[in-house]
Amino acid sequence: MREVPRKSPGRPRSVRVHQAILQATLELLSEVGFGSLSIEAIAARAGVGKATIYRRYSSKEELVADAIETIREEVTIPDTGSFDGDINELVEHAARITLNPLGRQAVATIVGSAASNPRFARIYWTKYLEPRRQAFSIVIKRAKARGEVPEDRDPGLIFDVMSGIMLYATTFQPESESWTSYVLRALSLIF
Amino acid sequence: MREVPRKSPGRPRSVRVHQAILQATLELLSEVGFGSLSIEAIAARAGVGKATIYRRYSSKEELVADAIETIREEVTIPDTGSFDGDINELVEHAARITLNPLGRQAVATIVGSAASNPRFARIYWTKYLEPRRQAFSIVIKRAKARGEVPEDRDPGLIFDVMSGIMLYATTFQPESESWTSYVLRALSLIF
Amino acid sequence: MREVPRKSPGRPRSVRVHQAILQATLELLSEVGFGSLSIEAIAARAGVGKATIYRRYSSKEELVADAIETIREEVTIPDTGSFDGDINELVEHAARITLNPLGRQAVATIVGSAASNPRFARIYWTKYLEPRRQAFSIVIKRAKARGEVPEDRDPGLIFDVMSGIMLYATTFQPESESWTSYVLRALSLIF
Amino acid sequence: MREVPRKSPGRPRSVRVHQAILQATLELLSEVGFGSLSIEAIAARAGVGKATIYRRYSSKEELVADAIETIREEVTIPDTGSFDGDINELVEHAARITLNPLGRQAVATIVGSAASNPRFARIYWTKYLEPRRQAFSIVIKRAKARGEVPEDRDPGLIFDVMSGIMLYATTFQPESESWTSYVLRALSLIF
DNA sequence: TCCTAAACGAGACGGTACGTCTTGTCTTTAG
DNA sequence: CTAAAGACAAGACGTACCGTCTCGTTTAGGA
Repeated sequence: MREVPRKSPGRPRSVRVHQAILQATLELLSEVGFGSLSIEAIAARAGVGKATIYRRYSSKEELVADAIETIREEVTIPDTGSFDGDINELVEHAARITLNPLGRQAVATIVGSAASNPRFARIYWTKYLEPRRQAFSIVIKRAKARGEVPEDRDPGLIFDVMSGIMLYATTFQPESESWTSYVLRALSLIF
Repeated sequence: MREVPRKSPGRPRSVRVHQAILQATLELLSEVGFGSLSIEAIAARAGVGKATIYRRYSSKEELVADAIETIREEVTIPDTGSFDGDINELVEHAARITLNPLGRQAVATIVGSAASNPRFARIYWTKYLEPRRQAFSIVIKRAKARGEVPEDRDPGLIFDVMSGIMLYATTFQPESESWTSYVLRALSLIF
Repeated sequence: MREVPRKSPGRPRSVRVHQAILQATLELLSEVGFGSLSIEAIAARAGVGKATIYRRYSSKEELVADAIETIREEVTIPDTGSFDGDINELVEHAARITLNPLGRQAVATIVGSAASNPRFARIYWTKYLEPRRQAFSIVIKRAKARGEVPEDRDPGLIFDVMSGIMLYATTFQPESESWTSYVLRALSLIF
Repeated sequence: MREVPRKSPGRPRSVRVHQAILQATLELLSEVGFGSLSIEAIAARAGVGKATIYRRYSSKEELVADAIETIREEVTIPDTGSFDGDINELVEHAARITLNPLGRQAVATIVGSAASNPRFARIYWTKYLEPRRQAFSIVIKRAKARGEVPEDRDPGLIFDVMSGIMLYATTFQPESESWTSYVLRALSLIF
C-alpha cells in the first residue's frame, strides 16, 4: 500500500493507542469469547477512552475483525518433497492456530457471525482463506507433477474440503482422538 | 401427549405457555440471531412474564438449545436405488434446512458457541448429528453391497467429511454457484 | 359510579427506594449544587439503579423539584400580638431556611432554572410561595385591625416585596451585616 | 485594519477571534441557558478551536461573566424633573434588559450560580449593580431636594428593594399583568 | 366447597454495558 | 508563539436487558 502523504489537520491518531486497543481486544476475546466481549472492558484494559475506540470502529464486529486480521500469520507454502509431507505440515500448522484459545474464539466468532453478518465472513475469507487457497494450488501443482494427485482435481475445491473438515473437527472436537490425527484420517478419504 | 399423573401440588405448568416460549424463541432467533436475542423480547412476544422463562431455563443457551431441538426433523434414510441418488436426496434435504434463516441461525449459534460453550455443540451432536450419522451407515452399507463404495470406507468418517463440507459452504456461502451444486461438486472428490 | 381505585399489576414501587432517592438528591444538591448534580451520583448514593430513577422522573429538573417539595416546612402563621413581632418571626424563619446550604441551593436552583424552565418556577410558586402568600394575608388582616398597617394595602403585594428583598439578600449576600438585620432594615422602608 | 501593536513575541491574539467567542457565548446563552451551555458548542459556533477558548478563560463561569460584561449598557441617570418620571424611566429601561431572552438568561445565570459560586454574584455586583446603585443616589438626592422623598431614606437600600422586586418579578413572571406595571405597583408600596 | 401451593402476568429492582456527548489537555500543521 | 483542528482519558448521559424479587390473580389437586 502506498504511504499517503497526509494533509489532514489536527492531531494524528496515535499508533500506540491503536495497538493497545487491538491487543486488549485479542486478550479479552480469548478470555471471555465474542459474546461476552464488551467495548467497556476493552477500553479499560487498553487504558483508553471508549470514544477513542468508537472513533475507529463503528461496531464490535468491525473491531474484532480488524484485531483478528493482525494475528494472521504469514502464508506458508510447505515443500517437503512429497504430497503427504506437505499436507502433514499444513495440518500441523492449522492445529497450532486452531487449538489455542484465541484461535478457537476467532473461528467461533467468524462462523457465529456469518449467519447474521455475511460481511464478517467475507473479511475472513478475503484476508485469511483466499490467500491460503491460492498458495495451496502450488502444493497441488507440485503433487500433480509428481503424479501424487490426478490432473483433473480442482485445487480450490480440495482446499475447501480440507478447510471444511478442520472447521467441523474444531466445532465438534472429537474426544477419543487428537484433532490432528482425526483430521489426517478424514483427509485420507479424498486423497 | 398424555399428561403424566403428577403428585406435586400447586398449579401445573402450562403447556400452552411452554410452546409459546419456544415458538417466540425460534422466531426471534431467525430474525435477530443468537447474539441479539434477548429474554425480554422473547417474554414479550410470547406474552409471558420473564420469571416464567427463568423458571424453566437458567440461561439463554439452555432455552435456545431446547428450542432448536423441537425443530429437528425426522431422521430420513433415503433409498433411491443408487448411491448417487441417495446422496442427492440427503444434500437437498440438508439444503432445505440450512438455507432458510432459522436453519442458518441455528447452525451459527451452535458453531459460534462451540468455543466458549462445548455443552452447546454437544447437544447438537447428540440430538441431531449422531442419529443421522447412524442412519447414514445404512446408506453406505447398501452402496457397498452395490459396489458403489469401497468396502474399507468408514461410514462415520464419510458422514463427517460431508457435514464439514456443508458447514463450510454454509459459512462462506459461495457467490457464483448455488449451495447445493457446490456441495455436490465438493462431494465428488470423495466418492 | 364509584371510582374504584384501580390497582396496577406488577410489583409496586418501593417507598423505601423513593425516599432514598429524594434524600440522596437533597444531600447532593446541598453539597455540589444543581449544575454539578449527576443522576449517576444520586443513584450511587441512594444505592439504587439509574433506571429506577428514570422510571420515576424524566429529567433532573423533575427529580429536584420533587425533592425540594419534600423539605417544605409547615406553613406557619405567627401571632405574637404585634405586626413587628410577626414580621420578625417570619424573617427569622426564612433565615433558617435560606441560610443553610440546602436552602441556598434550592433557591439558586429555582431561580436559575426559571429563565429556561418556567414550569420549574411554577412548581415552586404553587407548592411553596402561594400557600405562604395566602397565610400571610391573615397576618396583615390582624395588623390592619390593630391599625398597624393602612387599610388599602394589598397583602399579596406586600408578601411579594418581602420575598423579593429576601431573594435579593440571599443572592447578593451583604458582607458587613447579617442577612436578618439587613432584611429587617430593608423591610422598614415599606412599613 | 492593523492588529494592535504587539510587545510579546509570536503571533498576537486575534481580536476577531475574541469577539467571535464572546458573541457565540451570548447567542448560545440566550438560546439554551447556562446549564446547557457547552464550550464545545461555543467553539463550533465561533469557528474556533476549543484550546483557543481555554487559553483565555479557565472556566465556563469566567467566560460567561466576561461575555455578560460586554452587554452592560451605559449607566443612565434619568432626569425627567419628577421622581415618578425618573422611576418610570428606570423601570422601563430595566424591562428592556430583563425581558429579552439574553437578559433573562443572564439574570438566571447570576442568581443560579450565586449559591455555589459567590464569586459570580460578586462580579455582577461590582460590574453592574454597584455603579447603578451609586448613580441612583443622585436621583434620590434630587427627589429629596424636591421634597418627594423623606430626608432619612437610605438611597442604597431603596435601590436594593427596587432590585429585589424586579428580580422577584422576573423569576416568578406574573401572568395576568405586565412585568412593568406589576413592578410599578409594587414600588408604590415604598414611596 | 374450601384450602393450599405453585404457576402466571406484570413490572420494580440493583446492575452492567451500550453508544453518544462534553470536559479539559495534548499534539500536530499552518501562519 | 498562536491558531485550527482534532485526538485523547475520563466520565455522565439516557436506554436496553440482565436475572431476581414482589405483587395480585389463576388453576389445579387434596381435605
